[in-house]
Amino acid sequence: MTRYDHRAAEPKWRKAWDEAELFRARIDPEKPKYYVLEMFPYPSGRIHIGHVRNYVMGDVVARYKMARGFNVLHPMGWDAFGMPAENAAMERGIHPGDWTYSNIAVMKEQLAPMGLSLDWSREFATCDPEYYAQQQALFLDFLEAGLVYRRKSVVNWDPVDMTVLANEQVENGRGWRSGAVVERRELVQWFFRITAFSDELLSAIDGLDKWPDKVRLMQRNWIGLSKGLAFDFKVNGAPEGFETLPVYTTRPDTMMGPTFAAVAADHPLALKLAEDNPEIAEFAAECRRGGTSEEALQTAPKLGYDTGLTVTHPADPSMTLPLWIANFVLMDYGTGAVIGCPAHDQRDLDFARKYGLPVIDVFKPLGSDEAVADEAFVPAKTDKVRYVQWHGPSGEELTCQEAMDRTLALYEANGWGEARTQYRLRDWGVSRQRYWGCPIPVVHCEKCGTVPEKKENLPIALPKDVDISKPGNPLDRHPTWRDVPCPVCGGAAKRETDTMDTFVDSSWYFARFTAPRATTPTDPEAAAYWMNVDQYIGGVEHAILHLLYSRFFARAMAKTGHLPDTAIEPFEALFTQGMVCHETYQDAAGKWLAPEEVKPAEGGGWVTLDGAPVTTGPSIKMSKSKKNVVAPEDIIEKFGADTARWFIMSDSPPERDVEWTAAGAEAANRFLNRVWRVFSEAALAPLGAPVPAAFGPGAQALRQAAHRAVRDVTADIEGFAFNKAIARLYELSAALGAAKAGEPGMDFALREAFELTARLMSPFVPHFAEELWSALGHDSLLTAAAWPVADPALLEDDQVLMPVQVNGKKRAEIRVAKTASKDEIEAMALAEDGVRKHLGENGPRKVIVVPGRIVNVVA
RNA sequence: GCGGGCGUGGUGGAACCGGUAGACACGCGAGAUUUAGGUUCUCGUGCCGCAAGGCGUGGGGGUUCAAGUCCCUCCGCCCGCACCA
Repeated sequence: MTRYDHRAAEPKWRKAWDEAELFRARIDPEKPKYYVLEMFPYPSGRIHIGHVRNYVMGDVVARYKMARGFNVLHPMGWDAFGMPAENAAMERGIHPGDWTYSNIAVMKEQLAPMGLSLDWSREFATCDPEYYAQQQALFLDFLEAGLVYRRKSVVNWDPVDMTVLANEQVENGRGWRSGAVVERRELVQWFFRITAFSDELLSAIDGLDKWPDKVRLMQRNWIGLSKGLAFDFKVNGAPEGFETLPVYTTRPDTMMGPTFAAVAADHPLALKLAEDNPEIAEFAAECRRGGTSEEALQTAPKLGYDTGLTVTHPADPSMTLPLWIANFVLMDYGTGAVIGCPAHDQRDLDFARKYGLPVIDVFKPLGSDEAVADEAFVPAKTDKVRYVQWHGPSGEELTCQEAMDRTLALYEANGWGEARTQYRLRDWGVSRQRYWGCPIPVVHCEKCGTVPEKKENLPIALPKDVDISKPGNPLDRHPTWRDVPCPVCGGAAKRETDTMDTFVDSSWYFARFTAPRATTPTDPEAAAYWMNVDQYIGGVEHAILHLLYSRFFARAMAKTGHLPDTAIEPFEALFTQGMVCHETYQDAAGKWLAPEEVKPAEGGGWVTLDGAPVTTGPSIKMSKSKKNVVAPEDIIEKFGADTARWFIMSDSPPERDVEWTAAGAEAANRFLNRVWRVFSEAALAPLGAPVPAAFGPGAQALRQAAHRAVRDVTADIEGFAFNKAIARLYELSAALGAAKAGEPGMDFALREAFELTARLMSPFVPHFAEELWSALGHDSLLTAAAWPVADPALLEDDQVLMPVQVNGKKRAEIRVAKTASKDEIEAMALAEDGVRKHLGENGPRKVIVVPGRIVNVVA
């Protein structure tokens, strides 16, 4: 008996695949193409189990599709710009680029033994000047097409470090390094006009039928189409130029129930009032404290300031409302001003209660006269309610939608306001005041204004000689890089020192993979052949931003001639895998600790290796910043890559989050060894032996088990149910182990079953399967072999086992012919002792027969 | 706060379209093989109960001949919220 030796087998087969160039994707118009892509990693330093899970899933799909005869493109690269490199540079005094490229080298080394079917010839990092040069070219084309513009917008400002902070760098409203209370500050920034595609990005979601419903729903909600009423308040006593206040409401049916109006703290009217009123200025400053994230804004305690001004209702000049400045009003949504109807909006109600404003019920639940107390009454638009305070007759019962429609019509007819369609989606701010990103290729000239860089000057490369040790953007402090001649007039000018959001880098890399060395962003022939991505795989945490930005980019690239019009939805099918989670650990000082830096404490919990106390946090997504990462090396080192691949694909369904535990990795290894041992002890018919005339019952059963495995594993891989596919393969191996030699046809059945086992296992454990294939006597590579097809004659039984229930409880089981009629089944069921016993004297009242499924007798 | 998701034995999970809850695996228990340990093999393993039987899919309620699956409600956890990637 030979043992399976992964240490010898795995490198041997990887070398064979390499030499045969099996994973090198080449355009072949004769073959159907299949582009499978996993979201590329940020090179944080080490590969962790979450990465492995992601790439093995993609690899199973890629290898399966290859076996199905597709010309597969399966590339890999690095999402390499970003903050962590700058943080590492600041902490350790190394250059962000050196840190990044050395991480890439380490991580590539870690991936190599996994046996992934990747076309490494297409590899790139987004921080390669060859890549970001083309990104700069895209930026210039978008600029020319009117898809890029500049305007003021708000950032987190650290007043101590004098620098812009990312939301992640704001902790409880304070800068993570300085500890200073963060302020919101306005800067002029570059924007991509994603809202030019709002309607299209929304309506096209309907066509994404191979995306998960939850992602489509989240994208729809994010884009946030609403139909509402736009109107103007007249502001009484307003400063000049602010006499009318535009407002938008999504609930026009509540127009007769407002008790206040409010504007955002950074609304132009609030800013104007602050000029002459120090109290308002101070209040506005108070509102500006804290981070800019929507979460921070909406969970902040509600603050208001009564301006003393009033506004006049558009439909009823006798109705005036106090005008407040409120921190819960967002300048970014609608017009930055709201009509406050406390009875039917929880935020308005909280605000009204806090400041003693009245509450007017506009409508009440049917059959109730209860007034709103602490909880706003917010029915669905399709709910019928009784309107008591609105433009129609009091007491009328109708749905909110009807009431809104009628109110809108009334306002339009009288010129009090107009119906308006509005999106929640905002334009995409891409300016970052940071070094380690793609430079924005424009120049600011005093004479010519903001001018685009010439394309022949691309890339505008990042300077290597920068000082990262100080907070702030080193590009701003780099005179020889910053101070350049104007591309138009040649006079003295300054380069834009903002770099692009790293989301830009990942919004078109999938297109670049189709022609990674092209001297234009894409190559028309390659893009036409390979796009779209047939299967995209990645974490659900990217369900909104990354995927939406990519959908925008594909449209913008099509508009500027960089992608065919057929590629505006770049991801044909999307699979969102669950996250790999692990507990988090912090020492007494709050420093994050890695799982290998802690050990179990006596009496539960964890301590450091020195025994110091450790705070255990919740189990969350593995991430470098929280250090709760586990590397795959231990398992690979001990058992080989195939065991690691098999283990990580078994048990948990791919879309589900998993709590990482290495318990069970030995079992995966044991399984491979068992298959090998059973194989090496089995007496097989020779390669190419003819089908025998007869099979014994055991041989026939083994053939059935093997062909059913073909059917089921195929369906499970197609459906991303890898855990189930693996369970089916365990069952097949049990059937193999149970086979008894000596029966007619058994040697043939064994060979057939082992050949099918090798082929079905190959996407999961490619080295092992290749070794088995070779030991079965094949000269060719299994990886290049075709996927098996099940013999339909071996799939079906002519009998079926049916449970018989009495009053919903199982009391017996009957074996019936597949072709049995309902009457025959019923008669058999009622003849069962176990059924009669539970029937009582009156006999059955009713018998439900679902052929092939179940019989339920109602006593 | 808002949007989305998840919850099944000691554990990971299975259950197609409302039709036998717990496939497959881990763990555990018993036995066999082995000088011993490991490996390997056999059997058992949702809970209560000697048994008959009863109870069981986060809690509560509902629809149905039949509910893990559909509806209502509550609880817990996770993801996202536009400058983390």
